[in-house]
Amino acid sequence: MIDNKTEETRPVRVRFAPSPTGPLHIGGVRTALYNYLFARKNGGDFILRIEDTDTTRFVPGAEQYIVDSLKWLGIECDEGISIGGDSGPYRQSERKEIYRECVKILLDSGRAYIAFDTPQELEARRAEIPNFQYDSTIRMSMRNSLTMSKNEVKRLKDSGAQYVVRMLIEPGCDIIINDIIRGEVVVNSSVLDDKVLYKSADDMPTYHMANVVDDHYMQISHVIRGEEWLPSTPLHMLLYKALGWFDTMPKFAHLPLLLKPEGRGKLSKRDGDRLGFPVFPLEWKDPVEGDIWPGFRERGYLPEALLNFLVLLGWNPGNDQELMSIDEMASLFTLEKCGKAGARFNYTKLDWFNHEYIKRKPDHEIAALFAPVIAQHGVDISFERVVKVVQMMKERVNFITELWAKSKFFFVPPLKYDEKSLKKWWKDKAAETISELCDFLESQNSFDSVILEQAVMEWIETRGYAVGRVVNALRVALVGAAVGPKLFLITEFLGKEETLSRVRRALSMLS
RNA sequence: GGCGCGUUAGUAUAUCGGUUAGUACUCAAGAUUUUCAUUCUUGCAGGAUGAGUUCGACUCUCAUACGCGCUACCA
Repeated sequence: MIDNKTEETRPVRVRFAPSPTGPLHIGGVRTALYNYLFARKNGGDFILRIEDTDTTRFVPGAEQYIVDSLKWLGIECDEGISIGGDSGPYRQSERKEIYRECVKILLDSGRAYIAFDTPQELEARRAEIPNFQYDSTIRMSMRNSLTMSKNEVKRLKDSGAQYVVRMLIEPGCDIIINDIIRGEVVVNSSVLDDKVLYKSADDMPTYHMANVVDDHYMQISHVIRGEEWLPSTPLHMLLYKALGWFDTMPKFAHLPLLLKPEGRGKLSKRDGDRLGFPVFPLEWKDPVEGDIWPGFRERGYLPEALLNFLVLLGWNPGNDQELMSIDEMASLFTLEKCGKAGARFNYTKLDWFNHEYIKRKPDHEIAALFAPVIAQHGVDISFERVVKVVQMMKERVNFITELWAKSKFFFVPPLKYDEKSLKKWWKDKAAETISELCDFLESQNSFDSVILEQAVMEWIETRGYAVGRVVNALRVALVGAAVGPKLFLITEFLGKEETLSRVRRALSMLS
């Protein structure tokens, strides 16, 4: 029996170790966030390592995408790819010598062995034996260094035959994982198979090998990763033991999975497609297929809102506080408060967070994000004017991307008028009234919202008109629909000339 | 099939054996806003099931059900 029930006293060092096989999944973002927060909370280091041991699944651009995503989100690394550090290299494909050495140690000590079985042979055995597993019960009937003579093994290797190195797992041993989140998990080594650790074909280790070796040499103190790794943790523990590193093995914390917003199963990129929502932080263009996957950033989500929403999926500060900055998260975060159950990715709640963050964000910062969009639509306008629009509109939108559609009337006159609004407010004597109002507006010198409002209200009163009728008819004429902020803020922004021009145009088009 | 993990309202969660089971989102109603949105108030709605331990269980134990993950020369 082995277990890892020891106190961790080393300095905190954690890592996020994605594979560059595509865009960074939102679940990966949460894992990165938790690692980052844990490091910040404990004054430790957060390391970004790239696990590119599977050469067949490498996708160009994926690594840069990961770096860009973390940067956009504000998750800063202390060490790793594109930053450097004392424990590099941080790309597994550049650490081959280290793995080779460790494989040799395992081989020499008899904790691992060489196997020549081809994929086809394994396939055949799987077909003939139900529940086939390459383990103690069948390894002696396979083509490996346990069943062949030394000379035969040497001959095969020298002749260039491809092989793999497998971990030799002793059956009948209880392995107890003391997981920070899940407590004690017991697995018997008899259910484990002799996992492949190294492939001669590409001179690369598999994930399990590289992962353990790197975590050791990078002095990782806590491995915080997704629940899908829980079943292979016993193997990892056995590896630490076989390499003589058991005493400094990191502590484990397995996070619950992120589930689909509806239905069953974990969140996949297909769900985003199906439900029309992004599952990736940034827009991603598949370099092979050419498909374009939407990103949260391009959809108008704020990184701080996304992070705030994400941190609460599987963790909570222990009270009712929901809105918190990344600094607050870092000071509040503990692995002990992480949940065990998978959490559904609920877009409605995310949208609410985004709305809250937009409301809180300073006008000029939103304006900086909005200004390029306005320019794209061919409108030339000063930054101060954009700030003014943002001030009036920001609490009325959930996304930055909604800003243009909901406030373009500030920049371009309405091309058409909303049917419903017309039906409700542009009826009876509306045209006649607005025509009179138009003359009155023309006589006004100041379009300051307070002054003009007062003047117009007095005008309405002396004429004995219904306030709503007049104000809303004017709104429809200026905006094109019965929506938008306070009317006199609009007339102030538009100014006398533009206001009159729009009123006249409405009069001519709607009479 | 085997092994493991999980299960509080529609969703995210609080509760470390004693509560009228709290909060937020969603939804509904009302108020405010002479538009729309915002905002405010109120409301709807929950411990998977069955045993056991206990004076007392959402909380501990076991079983069942359901869900999920892993079971590759992928991570």
